[in-house]
Amino acid sequence: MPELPEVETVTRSIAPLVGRRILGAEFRCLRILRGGHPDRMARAIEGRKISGVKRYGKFILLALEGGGYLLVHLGMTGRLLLGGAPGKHTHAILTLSRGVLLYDDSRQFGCLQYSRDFPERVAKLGPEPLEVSFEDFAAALRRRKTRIKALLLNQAFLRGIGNIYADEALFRGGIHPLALASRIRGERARRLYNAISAVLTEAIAAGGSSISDYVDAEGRKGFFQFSHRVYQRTGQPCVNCGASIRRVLVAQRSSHFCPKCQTRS
DNA sequence: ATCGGTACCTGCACGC
DNA sequence: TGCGTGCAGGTACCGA
Repeated sequence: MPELPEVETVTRSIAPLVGRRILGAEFRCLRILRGGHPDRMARAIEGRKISGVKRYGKFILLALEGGGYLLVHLGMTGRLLLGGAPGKHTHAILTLSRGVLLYDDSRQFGCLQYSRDFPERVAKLGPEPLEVSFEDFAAALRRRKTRIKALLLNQAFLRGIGNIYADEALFRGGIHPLALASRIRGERARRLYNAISAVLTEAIAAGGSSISDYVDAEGRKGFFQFSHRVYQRTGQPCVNCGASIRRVLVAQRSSHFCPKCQTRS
């Protein structure tokens, strides 16, 4: 489900958690703790007040008063829900001084992690796509030999772009997903940079894309899926030229593009 | 140091 | 109805 716009939407929807205290924590699934011990993790966060909620790429970081962080990654199907009844795939239940926070994740690709210091996994991410300068972006492109689609998915390059927004940004920028990153320069680099900003900004304003079951912490769906121009539109006409949208695998991920509007060089 | 491929999990849509 | 297949917003890890 969740790329930068969806995680941003979820993060905003749990902003009211700031100031509340974690009274109890129950972890039901070992896999999503990534080797962490459920009881030790519960003890580390119980009794602590949440002092901040912030997004870094696709991660959500809950800062705890007195130091320490609860790191959340939603993987493909993770959800943070304020209230509601625990279900079949509810893996964590945080009882708060007001309300309850559930972590739900059918595919279990997400994770919850406690960290005493600022987490290494977050520190090594690339810059935010909406904050990076064009000069830094263009310089980083030039250094990479890989295909642009694979690079956009690489969180060490930019943090937060996933399969939907990579495809949508490449379409708007007129760049083929198999184009070599190092060969995207000048005006093409500028177009891609602007396309990334526009797509992410519009998607955040729309509350993200709800493809199957994504909702924010209040259960609200996003509606940017209605604005997708190529993602999962294989065989449908391009909104610009009418050509049939094609699908190709890049780095093992489906990539949707217009064969006429998007060029390799 | 960078890569591409694979594994990890569940659920759904599809064709037979 | 059921079964097999392929696909799905994610990252981590492996060997080349």
